[in-house]
Amino acid sequence: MERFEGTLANRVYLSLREAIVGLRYAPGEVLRKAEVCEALGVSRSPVSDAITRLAADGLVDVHPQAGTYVSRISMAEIREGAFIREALELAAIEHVARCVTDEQIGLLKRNLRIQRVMLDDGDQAGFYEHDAQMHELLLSFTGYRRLGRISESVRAQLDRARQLLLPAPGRLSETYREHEAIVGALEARDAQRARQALRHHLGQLVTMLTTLATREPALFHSDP
Amino acid sequence: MERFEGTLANRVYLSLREAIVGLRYAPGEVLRKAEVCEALGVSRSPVSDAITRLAADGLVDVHPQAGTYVSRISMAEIREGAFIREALELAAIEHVARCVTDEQIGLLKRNLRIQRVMLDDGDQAGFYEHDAQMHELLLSFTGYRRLGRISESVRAQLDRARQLLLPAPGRLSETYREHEAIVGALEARDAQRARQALRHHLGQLVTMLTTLATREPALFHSDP
DNA sequence: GATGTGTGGCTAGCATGTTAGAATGCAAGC
DNA sequence: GCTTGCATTCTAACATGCTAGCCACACATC
Repeated sequence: MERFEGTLANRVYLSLREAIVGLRYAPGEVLRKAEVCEALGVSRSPVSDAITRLAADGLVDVHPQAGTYVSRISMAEIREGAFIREALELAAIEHVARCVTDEQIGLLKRNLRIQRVMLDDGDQAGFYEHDAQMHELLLSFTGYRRLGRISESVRAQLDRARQLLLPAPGRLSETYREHEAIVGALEARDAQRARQALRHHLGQLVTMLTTLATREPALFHSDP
Repeated sequence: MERFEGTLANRVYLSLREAIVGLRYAPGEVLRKAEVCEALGVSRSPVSDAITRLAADGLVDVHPQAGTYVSRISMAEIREGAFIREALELAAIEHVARCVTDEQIGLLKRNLRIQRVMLDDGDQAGFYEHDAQMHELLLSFTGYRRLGRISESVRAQLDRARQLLLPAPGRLSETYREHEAIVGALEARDAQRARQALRHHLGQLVTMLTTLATREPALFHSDP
């Protein structure tokens, strides 16, 4: 937890969030405040604060006077997260395509080159890290900071589900090509093409998760 | 505060939020926790909790160990709020246009009829209330609950700024016609036309606020 | 066996005491 | 006049005690 910065409450939040997204807390598991306090060596105040924020992210469900539970992965929540993310990123890329600078294109291409290295080395974790970074870059180019924050909060659900996806063979290089297409369209300042490329790219994750949900229903919340 | 429901912290949050959006707290004013505690007759815990949430909404700025201030209205924040709202509502209406039911169209038309009454009576507050309700309806038709929550939180900034807009003569009936156009396009299940009508409608507010910012810079945060 | 009831253990929410750090004003030094 | 250092006085952040409501399980009743 020490590697995070800011107030104690914020560090607890980031720490718990990472643990939940990384599935070190199982979906459905009870989150004992006292346990967290002892494990992190802090009192209940910052932990309560963190839990409030996790609840806002939809990562935990608080039952007043009863207990707090790590939320089950819900296909409905995932779809919703994907929908919101798509809405924000499509709007962002349309905006960015109109005013992107050569320097920004340079940043994206640099990121792509790193992705290429990760791909060649088969370093999946590294690849995903730079994948996420690329999407962050795109959002940041709008100059709107809140966009990134909201996107981050809805992506938590998606990231948690993605941990469960075994790496489909060839999917990494496919993803890489999709990223190339997006950057290519941006370089051409072609808003329409950029939108389409991004939409296609974002659609892939939901498709894969849908098949997973039918194969492994246990980890998912039974959606009505 | 008693009219709100839920936990004490939630009621304090709603109460403060309403006061800030309604400009009963001036932008830039310090928000004294002790004062709030006394005024509402509660202890510091729920107030702290509420302030955390207000900070997440961007309605207050917390300076650790120093003080909490009602955020100034920032043209940059407004543009950002408008951008996010537009992104979400455009995605929503495109989705809704494809699967809207006759019953849902009925709800929208009913809302329009009420707007008509408010317009004829010159009841501005009532009109805006049903204006907001119509946008909520549109979002709710997607079935995604989080969409409404996010939209509500970004709209706080816009609503606060709108309090400052004197009612431009004729603007109300213009707004009404824009709403009609949106519902009309939805009834025709024409996603493209619905998008365009909504985009035009949402653009109006930003246009008006931009002119206000140049006329009354005092209330706005000096954006770089 | 099914159903109602109460009881003990647990929890989140709330109140309140404590601590460390930031702004402010004033005075001393340049 | 202008900066610098310090003390005062705020504040948010944190720790901790308390309260009331939920839940599970045992036991009694039908």
